[in-house]
Amino acid sequence: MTRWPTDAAERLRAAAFELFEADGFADVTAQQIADRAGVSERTFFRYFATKEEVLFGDGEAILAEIVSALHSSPADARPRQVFDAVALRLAALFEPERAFHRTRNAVIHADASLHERDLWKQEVWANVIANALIDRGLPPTRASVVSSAAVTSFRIVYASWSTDRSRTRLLARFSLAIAELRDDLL
Amino acid sequence: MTRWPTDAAERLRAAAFELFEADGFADVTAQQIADRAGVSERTFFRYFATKEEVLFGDGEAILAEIVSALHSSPADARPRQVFDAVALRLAALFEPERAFHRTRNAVIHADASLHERDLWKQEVWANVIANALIDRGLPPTRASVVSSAAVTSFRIVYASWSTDRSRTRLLARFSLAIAELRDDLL
DNA sequence: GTATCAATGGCAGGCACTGACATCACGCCT
DNA sequence: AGGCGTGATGTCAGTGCCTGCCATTGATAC
Repeated sequence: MTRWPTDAAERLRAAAFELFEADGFADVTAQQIADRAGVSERTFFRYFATKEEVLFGDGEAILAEIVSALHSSPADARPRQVFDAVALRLAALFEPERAFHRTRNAVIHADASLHERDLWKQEVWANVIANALIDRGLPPTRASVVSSAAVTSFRIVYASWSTDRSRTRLLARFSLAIAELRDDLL
Repeated sequence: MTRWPTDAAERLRAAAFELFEADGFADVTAQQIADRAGVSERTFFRYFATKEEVLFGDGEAILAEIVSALHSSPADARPRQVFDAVALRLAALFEPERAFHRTRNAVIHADASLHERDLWKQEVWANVIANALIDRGLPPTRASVVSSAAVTSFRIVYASWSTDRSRTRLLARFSLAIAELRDDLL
């Protein structure tokens, strides 16, 4: 019998999700989340550096997945092959959790500051991918442009995937988007 | 002779820029900015809803410029023509103020929350442009993807333009980036 | 001259977040 | 068994961003 109930972080995360979904991110205070999880506000901030962190805490795991996909990409891979490798990993990670992503996406899109943070997260992804392309010989600005375009496309496709009713796979949507993008840039 | 010195907003903006450049956005308090401008903190927040707003206050003017460029684009314009029209306007707006943009870009890139906000601003642009493309018959997701890709490309090109020493024009950089992007997406 | 207005100041307070210190079950060491 | 360090937590005071409310005061209109 331990002194404290275990899983404080997980209880905080669950409490936060419930409250955010019901009242919106901005109208939920850290104190309320802590109360619902049965801990003090101070403890909340020990587990999550900011209130936003509750929603973006899995960012490092996703980033690690991307890095791993990049490492498994050949040293002479063309940009498109690198993107496909990354998209394949992310799709495999997200596809089984569509319901979760729908909720999360709804919460994020209902709040401007969260939306900002979401964009920032994807910029980090884009930078990591750009570095991989630079390693493969692409000039820096060129690598940034193409990586950001690819990640941005993925983000939009992800949003429609998590929102709409069509069963089209994330990966298929991404491939189609890239092809259409090329056409539209002509 | 008015009761108050005029241009409180402008004095606040100037004071803020000086302090941000010297100490960094996060280490400057609203109180310090207000003191330097000779007004109270409360007055600062009457002119700028948030501290960030000082740096992004011109967003509406830029947005108006974009909207105007969109209106002057023919109803049957292809996406690429629309982007070129917008880029032309923005380049004309930015090109003469390169020194200002360099400072501003440095301040923004030195702070994560400002960087987030910057990304958000560009998402607003992308949405406006996407709507114009939807009006011209492009399906919504497709319009979002291509608009976001174009805006993102512009942002990266803008960053290198405001940073490096090359005299290559913003517009030329943008055109090149789009061409390269197409190649790299193959 | 009086009423109104517009720009500002002052103040109290809410919320996010931080640093410092106290508490206390648990488990290890002797 | 008894003492002791450890780790998760609580408490409290404080800073900074931001808001609402009300008072002040020169300028302007009538």
